[in-house]
Amino acid sequence: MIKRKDAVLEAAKELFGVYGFTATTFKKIAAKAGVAPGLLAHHYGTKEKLFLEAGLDVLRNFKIALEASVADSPNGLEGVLNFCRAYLDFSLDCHSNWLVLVRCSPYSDMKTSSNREMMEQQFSGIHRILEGEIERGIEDGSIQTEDCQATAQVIMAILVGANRTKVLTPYASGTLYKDVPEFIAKAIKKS
Amino acid sequence: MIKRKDAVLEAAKELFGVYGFTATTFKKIAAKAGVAPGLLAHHYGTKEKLFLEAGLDVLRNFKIALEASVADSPNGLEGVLNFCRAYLDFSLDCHSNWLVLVRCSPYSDMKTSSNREMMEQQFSGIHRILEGEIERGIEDGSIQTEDCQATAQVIMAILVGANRTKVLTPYASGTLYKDVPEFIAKAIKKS
Amino acid sequence: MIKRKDAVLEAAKELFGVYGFTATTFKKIAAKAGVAPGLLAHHYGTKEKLFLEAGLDVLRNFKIALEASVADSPNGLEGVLNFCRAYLDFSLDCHSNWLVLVRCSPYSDMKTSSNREMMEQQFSGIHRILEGEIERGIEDGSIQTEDCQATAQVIMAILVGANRTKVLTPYASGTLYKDVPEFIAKAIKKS
Amino acid sequence: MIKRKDAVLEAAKELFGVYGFTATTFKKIAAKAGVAPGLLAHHYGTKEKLFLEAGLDVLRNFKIALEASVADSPNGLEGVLNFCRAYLDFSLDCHSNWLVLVRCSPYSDMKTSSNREMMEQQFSGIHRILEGEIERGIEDGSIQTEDCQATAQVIMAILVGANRTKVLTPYASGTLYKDVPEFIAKAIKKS
DNA sequence: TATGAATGAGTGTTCATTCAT
DNA sequence: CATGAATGAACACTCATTCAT
Repeated sequence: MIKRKDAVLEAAKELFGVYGFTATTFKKIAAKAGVAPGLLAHHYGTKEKLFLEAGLDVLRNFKIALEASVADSPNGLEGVLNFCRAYLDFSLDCHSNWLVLVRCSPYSDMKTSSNREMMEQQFSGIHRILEGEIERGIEDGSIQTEDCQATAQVIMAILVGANRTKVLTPYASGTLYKDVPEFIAKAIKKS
Repeated sequence: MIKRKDAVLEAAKELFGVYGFTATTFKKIAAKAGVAPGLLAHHYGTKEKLFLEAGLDVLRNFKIALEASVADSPNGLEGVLNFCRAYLDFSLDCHSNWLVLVRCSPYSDMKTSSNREMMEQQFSGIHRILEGEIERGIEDGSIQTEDCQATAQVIMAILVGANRTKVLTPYASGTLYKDVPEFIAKAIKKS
Repeated sequence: MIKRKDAVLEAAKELFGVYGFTATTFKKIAAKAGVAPGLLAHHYGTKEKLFLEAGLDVLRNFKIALEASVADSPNGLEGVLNFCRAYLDFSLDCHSNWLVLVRCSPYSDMKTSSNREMMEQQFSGIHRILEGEIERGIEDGSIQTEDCQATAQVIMAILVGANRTKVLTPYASGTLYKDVPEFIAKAIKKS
Repeated sequence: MIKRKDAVLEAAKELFGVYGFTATTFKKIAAKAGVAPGLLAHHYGTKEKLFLEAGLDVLRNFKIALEASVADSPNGLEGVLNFCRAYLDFSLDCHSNWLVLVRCSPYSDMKTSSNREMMEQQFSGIHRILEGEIERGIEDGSIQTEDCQATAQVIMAILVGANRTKVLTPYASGTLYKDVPEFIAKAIKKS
């Protein structure tokens, strides 16, 4: 039925996340999925398309988690902080296959521009969620900032950087993920 | 005497930065350096060692630039902010070959742990510069924070994230590099 | 009933003619015929058998056209010349799928000797039509030649060569197909 | 030195001639040349470039043989007939690797148009040799024909066709190669 | 009869690395 | 120090063919 095709995608997400794009081979994915190598091309065409599919799949779940995080926040400031916590939590969820996005990210390396654009589109959707909460915070008086978009970009940068430190390096402090929202709160909370 | 070997390293830094580790081949480096492929192995052993050498070379210059930035800052807060500006400026300097560090980062992908450790050692040296300025700021009263190390980690995270947004994505705002120090100042300046 | 299987053969004839045996894949044929790939093997067994079927189908029509061409010729010489004209005309008929025979030719490349023999048998049937006309020409005095079989072989060679020049190369003159019968007439007509 | 590279080309010429382009694999060529598969790409780039090189190499020798054949012919008619004999003889010379040209020929299948053009250019050079002899024959009165170019095309067609019959089919008569020049002579000799 | 998911051997090609010169 | 021919394992991808449905 649909088992084999999904098994391939699942194996791909895991391996791409652990080994990165190049070091993950069709053979390894096929072996992990318990499937013949030819099946990958049959269902997904090329390695890059499979990679894109894997990334988009993770990204979809990511977006859902972020949207949920802001949904029932009492005010803008809490919305922003919940967004940040959800972002960081998602990256630690061992079922999320978050690493796929970290290792490749839409940022670099996608050869076909249409694929790159597809990823960027998804990412800017996430960006807008954050901006929405900042705007809300300005209106409800919980946040103080001059430039909403600029603030959103800096906050995203913190999350990206903190996440990389935590997930890819050995020297992240145990409290980093707790410190980040506090730092952000200090910078934007209306005093 | 010094010509051939250095030409190889220079070509390696440029190409690794632009195309990443895997997509950069010995042949391309040799061609760019105007040198036979066999010479790379002769001087640098393996591809990974050459890559490491290229990264360390950039990292050395990076550290020098950061040390200079804090040297004549009037107080800790300014030291921190100058550190941040120097970090971000360095990444824009087209002669710095900064991208080598972004594309590989010491974080991931280095197979040999000794190499990884060598890079991490360098990075933690940079980290300590920042921590030193934060401590100074706490002492001279220009900075308010409870945990010096935690603050340093968050600030580094911001720089890492902002830099990636600027250098690897198409959607960084024009003011991002200016906004970052302001954001940091808001969070740590003693009011 | 007759639809699917015939659609496959039709698609096969066109694609084999245009792209040759190797470059024509089951997938392409199936797509062109609007049919699942599995059906080709189901109806025709292997690719080579399908190819053979396509070739034989074209060859049957070819033979019919040649037989018709000699049927009502007033004498042997005219029979030969009409045979030649019919040969060349058939190759230009866009519905004849003539190219299948050119690209593969029974000559080469057929792995199974039984298949090769089947094609050769058909071809020698065509050969005999020509020989018959030459014999008639010798009897009715319109043709002068010492060796009937030798003459037939040379004439067939001219047709094969002229056809290849016309169909496969860009430099056939516009009058080539007209010149060929004239040339042949000069060589065999009783003066 | 240059041994290995030449061994590859030699092996390629033989195998391409016997098995055709597609059925001849890098592995087979490498094995026949006693060389690692990677060397083919190292020296010749792609399979098609190697194929082209093999074809051009045979073509060069072919042209030399044809030029020699007409060099010391007493008149145009003999020049044409010697050209024909040399053409056919060359195809039987087991060291000429003639089959490369027959199986692929410049005619079809070359993907890159620049390659196709390169082959066609060589072929038209050969064509001109024949035309030159026909013109000579018209001038010296040994040949009678109305259109020199048309005659050249038909004669080339005969050679192409006769050669294919001889080399690729099992049913060429033993005298075919002797009959062809006689047939041509009958058609063009001034009576 | 018809489908299309699945197979797996085979392809051309790449490339870090070696080594005789 | 420097070359570049040579290696051979590895790669993504193709494709005729099979088979459960």
